[in-house]
Amino acid sequence: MSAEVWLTQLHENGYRITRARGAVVETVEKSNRALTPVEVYDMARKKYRALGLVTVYRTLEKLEELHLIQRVHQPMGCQAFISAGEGHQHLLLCQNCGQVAFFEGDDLDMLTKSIAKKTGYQIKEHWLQLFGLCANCRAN
Amino acid sequence: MSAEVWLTQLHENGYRITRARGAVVETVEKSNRALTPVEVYDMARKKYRALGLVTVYRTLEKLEELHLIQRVHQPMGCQAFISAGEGHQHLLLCQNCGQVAFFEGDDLDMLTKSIAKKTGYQIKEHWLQLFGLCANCRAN
DNA sequence: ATAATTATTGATAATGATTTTCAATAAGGA
DNA sequence: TCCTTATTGAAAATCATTATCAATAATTAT
Repeated sequence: MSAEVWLTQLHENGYRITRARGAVVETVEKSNRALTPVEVYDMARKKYRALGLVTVYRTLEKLEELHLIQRVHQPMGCQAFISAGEGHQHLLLCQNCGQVAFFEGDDLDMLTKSIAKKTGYQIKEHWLQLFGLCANCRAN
Repeated sequence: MSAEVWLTQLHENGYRITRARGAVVETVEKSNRALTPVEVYDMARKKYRALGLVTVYRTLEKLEELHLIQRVHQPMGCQAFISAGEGHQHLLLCQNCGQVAFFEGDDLDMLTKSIAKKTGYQIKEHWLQLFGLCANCRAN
């Protein structure tokens, strides 16, 4: 996935390609940690000074709608976004530097079946997120 | 756990017991679904009309600090609270009525070890949350 | 009990985040 | 190149949360 692919996706869904969107897309797509709207604004304005914060919000909204980005939930807040993993993926966040790694292959079938039986709930989906220290932050 | 226990906990930690706190505690402790500050405010004011919204925020803050309640993360927002499970528990939320069930016994050791190996991260904690339909909402 | 101390209160104002409004602009199909 | 219309940024509006402050009420000391 590259910034171009994201812009193409936007275009194919009837949205226009603009400098403002280009700057936002490039910023978010490149980042390996979750960014808040204001962080995106500050970073993207280095590429396109005239960018407005409102446009950042609007662009993030559309990217989320197209599942190109996803919201990241953290103890300190839930307003940050990162590029979405492809398929069924979960996040692993570094508690020190914020770097995000994706992983898949969580098999929770046993668990969900057991919980369903115990609680009477029909289980539809799950959220799993891991926190820790990335290799880099572990080292120092 | 009852409202009285929560108030005792507050008292033992140097906080005073007041009508305002009584109303908030009783409301949150009784609820089987997560409540936002405003929801708590509306409900608790039926017990104590003079209650102010600001006091709700302040009381929730203290209850969270004492681990009597916990914040619930949901797709629609992350400002709701529910009484905390005891020990290591996870949440199961009904997507229809919002009812919350707790469960424990999630053994993610295998998974986390495997992810740690693959990613190089040292894994410190995990968030797991299930969504589905409670027995009641399934029925109708 | 009573008085003295001090945390707590609710109202108001301030802040911060997000959304709406709107006229000017620019994208992209004709 | 023109024309239509989505998109833009600025400003204002809204919504959630936090800080301020004088009045009050809970606890402690008497």
